[in-house]
Amino acid sequence: MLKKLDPILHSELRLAVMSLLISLTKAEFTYLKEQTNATAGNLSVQITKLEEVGYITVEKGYKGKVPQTICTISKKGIDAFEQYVNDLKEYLKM
Amino acid sequence: MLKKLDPILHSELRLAVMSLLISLTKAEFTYLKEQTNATAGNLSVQITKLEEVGYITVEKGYKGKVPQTICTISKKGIDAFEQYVNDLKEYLKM
DNA sequence: TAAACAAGTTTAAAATATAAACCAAAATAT
DNA sequence: ATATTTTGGTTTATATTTTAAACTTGTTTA
Repeated sequence: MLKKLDPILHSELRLAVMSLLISLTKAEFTYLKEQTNATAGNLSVQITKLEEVGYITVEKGYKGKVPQTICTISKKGIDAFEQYVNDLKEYLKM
Repeated sequence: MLKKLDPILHSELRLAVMSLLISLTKAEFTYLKEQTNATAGNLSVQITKLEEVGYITVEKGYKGKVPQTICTISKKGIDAFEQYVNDLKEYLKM
């Protein structure tokens, strides 16, 4: 029987962010925005959701004088991503 | 760069239906309902969407005296499913 | 010092998913 | 015979989610 997919990860933009962070561990907001082609508003909302469930941590600081937001994937986030991949494999017949 | 995922397939219930139909080619409404644990209302709506975009065809008839709805996957549906799987692989790092 | 720009956040609108309520016909119980 | 329940769905109203437009705060440039 097909498992229920994690609704936090089953969202195109949040999955894209997590996919990037799986490889990089951490990335700036602006980099994620470039790579995903998302609007800043949409990205901001989705990053907040990922943070709320503990899949990433978010540090706000400064790079010189300009604000900088850095996102880092957590153990919980890595585990959730892997679980999601496994669950999806059954849907995709892999 | 990550490709945009087909929004028709990037829906848990529609993906589950398509996953079943990829293996079986055709299936009854009641069977799909059992296998997905969906409510009839939700399943009805999602089947209609899959039909509207031409990923499945829907035949309504009778099995003896009781109504029977049979869903059949189309070539377009098979192609779309395969494309979706390929696009997702990049998100999932496969 | 005014205008444009960068890095985000907040909010309101649009789209989507979901289930509750409904319908028609058949089977079952009274 | 006639209520009552069950089966196989559809329609519609609500809840949730996504998305982008509008806004904020501070910075650089003209």
